[in-house]
Amino acid sequence: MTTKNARTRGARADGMPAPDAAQLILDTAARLFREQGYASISLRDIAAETGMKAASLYHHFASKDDIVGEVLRIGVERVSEEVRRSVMALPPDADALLLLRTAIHAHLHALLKLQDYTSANVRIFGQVPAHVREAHLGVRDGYEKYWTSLLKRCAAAGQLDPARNLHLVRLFLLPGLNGSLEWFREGRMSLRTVSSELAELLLNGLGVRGDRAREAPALKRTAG
Amino acid sequence: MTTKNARTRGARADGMPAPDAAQLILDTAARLFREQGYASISLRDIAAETGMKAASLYHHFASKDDIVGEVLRIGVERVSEEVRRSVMALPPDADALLLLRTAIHAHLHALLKLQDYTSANVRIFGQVPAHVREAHLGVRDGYEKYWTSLLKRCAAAGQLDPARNLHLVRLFLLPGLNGSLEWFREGRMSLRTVSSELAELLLNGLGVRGDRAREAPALKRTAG
DNA sequence: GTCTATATTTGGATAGAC
DNA sequence: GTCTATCCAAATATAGAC
Repeated sequence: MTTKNARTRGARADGMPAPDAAQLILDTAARLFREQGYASISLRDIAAETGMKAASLYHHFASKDDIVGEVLRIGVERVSEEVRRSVMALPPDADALLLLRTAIHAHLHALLKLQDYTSANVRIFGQVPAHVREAHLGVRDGYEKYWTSLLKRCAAAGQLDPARNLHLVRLFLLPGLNGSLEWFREGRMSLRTVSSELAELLLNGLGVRGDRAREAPALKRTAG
Repeated sequence: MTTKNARTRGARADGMPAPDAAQLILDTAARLFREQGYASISLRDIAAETGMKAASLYHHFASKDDIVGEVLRIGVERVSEEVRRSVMALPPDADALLLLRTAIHAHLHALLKLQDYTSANVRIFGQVPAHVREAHLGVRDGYEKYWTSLLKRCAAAGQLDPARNLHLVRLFLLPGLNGSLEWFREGRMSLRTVSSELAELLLNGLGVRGDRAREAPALKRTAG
């Protein structure tokens, strides 16, 4: 897929030196993809924004697919690092609510505040050519498996209802979080408030606690 | 936006007569958009699939934007009708779990089984040109408001925790449901099982019921 | 109402000078 | 390592015959 050594870039930690040209190209591409999606951004756009010409990009990357593949990969890498680091900083006996709140906050923080790469990933994943998307699935898979392991850790502490299907929960949860890209705006609710509310919703549900609203009659009346 | 009378099409009920050319074009476009996304489908593709040539489409629609705008509109219309009809068929005293399960099932049913339009909407909404997306926002808005009203109906019956932010719940819920487009496959779990599980998750939460896991200490240790 | 032919634009990619 | 110039393919859209 890649002819250059682009695979090693973008894994830097925090305060970093002046980026080389390839790094600048990726940063610019990620920002533009986040802002405007995949299809409407041309190599000419990316080049112009970096102060170069389109042909020059080919010295650093083999193709547009190569660039977007890198942006996708780095996006997952960044959110994954953020969530794992935050969870690892918790005490080993952290309860389910603290775990969920921390992981949700870290995911949203990476998505909404930290970097263009993560939000670009969420935004353009469904837009890139099929073979790029398929090549990227393995990278996503690792992150999704991590979330399932997180939920299992909560369950192992005996704090989750064993009736819940944790696989299904994860499938529902991540798109729900990623949807925040469409509606979160600075100023109204803080990210920490949103994270807390969502963690409580996930753990405690929408219903009143106590012994009402437990069971309901079988669903017979609604047509298929 | 539209120069033809396309706005009146696509609102048909159930068993319908042979579709006219414009209807066939829309049906074909919706199916192709659902299968392959927006950017990779050209007017030539749509025309070829209907047995026509690209130029002929312009007799029925003013532009590609016109076609895709119609597909988006019909998609929301269909899912909205499905959910409203299902909920209206419930007894007036239906409890929160039955309401949520019914609405979730109807939404997923429209998305995954019923029509190409709804899934095309979810799939390509983020891919269409900005002005098409913005023109469509008003249509989506009506459906989203309906969901908020549904949640309020549950709350009015005293079955929801008043601490929950219903607006936030809706923002989280709908993308969570729409994500099923990426993972739901026939055969494993039935749609009804998925709907039930998600409704119970939403109402009762992930945690054990009973008086454990209620409160947790404030979040102080995790870095921002 | 559908066709052929074509105008026009745009984007990815390459060749080769500097 | 970046540039200018250009190729080639594909897409929307239009003109006008039938």
